[in-house]
Amino acid sequence: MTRRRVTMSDVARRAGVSTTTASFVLAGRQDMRISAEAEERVRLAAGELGYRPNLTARGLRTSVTRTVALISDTIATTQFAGEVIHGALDAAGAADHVLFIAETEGDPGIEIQLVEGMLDRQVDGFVYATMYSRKVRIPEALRDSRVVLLNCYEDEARAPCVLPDEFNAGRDAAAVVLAAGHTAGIHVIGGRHMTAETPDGVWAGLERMRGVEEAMARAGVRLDGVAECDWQPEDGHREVRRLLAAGTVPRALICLNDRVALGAYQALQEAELRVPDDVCVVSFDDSDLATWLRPRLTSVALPHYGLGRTAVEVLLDGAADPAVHRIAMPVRLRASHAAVVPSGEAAHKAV
Amino acid sequence: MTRRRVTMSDVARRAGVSTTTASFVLAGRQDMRISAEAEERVRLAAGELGYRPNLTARGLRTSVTRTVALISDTIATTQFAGEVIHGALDAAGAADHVLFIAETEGDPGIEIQLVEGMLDRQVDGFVYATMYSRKVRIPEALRDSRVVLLNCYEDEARAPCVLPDEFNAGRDAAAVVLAAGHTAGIHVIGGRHMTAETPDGVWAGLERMRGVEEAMARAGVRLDGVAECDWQPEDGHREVRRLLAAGTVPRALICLNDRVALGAYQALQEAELRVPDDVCVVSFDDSDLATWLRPRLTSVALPHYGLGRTAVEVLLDGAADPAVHRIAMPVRLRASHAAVVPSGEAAHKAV
DNA sequence: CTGAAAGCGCTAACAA
DNA sequence: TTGTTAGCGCTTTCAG
Repeated sequence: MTRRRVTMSDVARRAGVSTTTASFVLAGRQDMRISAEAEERVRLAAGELGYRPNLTARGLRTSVTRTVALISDTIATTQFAGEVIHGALDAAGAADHVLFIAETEGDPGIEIQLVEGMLDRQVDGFVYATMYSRKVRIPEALRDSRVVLLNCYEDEARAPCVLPDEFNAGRDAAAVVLAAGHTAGIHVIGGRHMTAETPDGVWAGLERMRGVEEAMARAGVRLDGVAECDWQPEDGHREVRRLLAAGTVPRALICLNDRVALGAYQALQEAELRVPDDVCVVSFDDSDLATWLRPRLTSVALPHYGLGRTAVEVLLDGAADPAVHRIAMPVRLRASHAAVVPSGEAAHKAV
Repeated sequence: MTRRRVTMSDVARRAGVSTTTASFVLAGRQDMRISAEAEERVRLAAGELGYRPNLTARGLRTSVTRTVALISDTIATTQFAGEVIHGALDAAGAADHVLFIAETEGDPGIEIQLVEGMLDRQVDGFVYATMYSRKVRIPEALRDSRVVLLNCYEDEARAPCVLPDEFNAGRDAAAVVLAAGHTAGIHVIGGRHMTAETPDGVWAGLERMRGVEEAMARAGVRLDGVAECDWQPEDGHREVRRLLAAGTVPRALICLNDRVALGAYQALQEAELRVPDDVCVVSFDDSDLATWLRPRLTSVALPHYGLGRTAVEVLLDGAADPAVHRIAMPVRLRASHAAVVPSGEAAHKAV
């Protein structure tokens, strides 16, 4: 039942040539001249027999396995995961490679084990990924391997890295608010994510805010406030409530992610304020939530697919320079942004 | 810089033994007797040199690679993905295996390519997974391989399969409503998912409803209605609105998933009905949404992690019988279920 | 133009 | 108890 796989010597025998000749034509090499006729016979035999090369054997001989490893802290477990893996898979598939996945769970001991396991299997390269954009150090065990950083970066910049273009995302989010005609009452919820655990903020927050502030400055408009907090729904809810309780009714809210926006929606709803007629809301990430909320949320999308895809492409393209590749974050215009309408004439925006 | 890896013959040489001896002690085999002293020398040498076996070479020789492939239609791209992969990774790691991931995107051509690619790399087994629980046929290319079905099943039952225990989930969801004291006004939103594209419903819907109805029958309580529809937020929204428009105010809603429940929440909110004081809501899946909604949603959890983990365990445990493994779906009791309170005395439930 | 032969690193008969 | 040797399936040098 478990029939033996056909090997190259089966093909050679049937074609009446040596394995050398078979190897050369099947590898499609031109440097050694093979008669058209022999080539034809080999191809035919391979086709008839359904020959497929044993990549383990080839790997042993050449030490290339057409295999790449995606090692992450905990990426596979998050929202982030799906499209990143999808993009990586597409790029790997296009180059006829196959993808190992592994999670370190942030544990250096596990990390080293996993990396060695991959090395034992002679993977051709590594994508080293993190869930949140942040600074990392490439593990020592990877010193002799090709590595591309995904969603993270290293100060020494020893490897190419692929990051979302958060700075321009910030500019674009601000541009949406400005284009809607707002010049006052603009508040940011979430800010740089300066919390007890991350007093200096997080990279995405710092970049997004840099972009927001650049765009505002350029337009000569001032932000009326930046609430620094965690980026969960309850934080958005609390901060908007606090604003409202203080008697401030914002005209536009730039929420640092969709979960924060969900919390903001809830607080606005409790106060019987309407989006977008009373308050304009724009957000970041473009998670599933953004299309589930009513009105649908205008959000600047994290380019998950592009990140995964580009990382593997860079890895496989073999360029050695440690360039940083910034992946554009597209704005998804939906129904939560608009100029504030004088009360009484609230227009009904199509969804 | 790229120093050569140390091989077994390096170890043997340094220990002053043959590679055979080295191989036997490093493989930890007891059947060939090796002197304690030689064994010690080999272990020492291996340790000093930092020897790690080349698994490609071993694979070529033994045709076992300690590698498993997770092939799915589009699992990596969904909510479903994260924890399934995580579970699979943990089980693989515990058995010192490594995990390939691939997506067929539902295309049989791609599927066959991927399977062959894995076969070319001598993977030891396959987890064949689907995003939705459904019937499949194991691809012909896998006929000679160990396969475990994940979240799907085959009529011929040629392989073990791992499925969520949806039937008991249905019973448990109904039990929550019944335990809250409801005996009337109980409506189901989503039903068996009998839509134009799936006129016979989907497996999860059929099983969940079978469980719900069993529990209701056992308690001698009748369902007041089952809305058959798709399972998106807009469907939940529409169906609950329709109910309300017809003058029916439900006392309890069993929503077939959290997205449907989100839509239901929105419709109830528009009608100024409060959860859970006016309407009790329970749901399935326990996605992130369930904790984001206010009040937090009581939901019967899909056991993603357990599915992934069990599938790989079954694959690696080597039991050959095509058993079906049902993974329990735990009820996450939160704040959306309660007995309906006579108006005026609505208690405030803690969240 | 083609073939013989060595060897990638490991395991496992078989012999000593 | 240990070593010699063949060979897994492939690539590639070198000699014809």
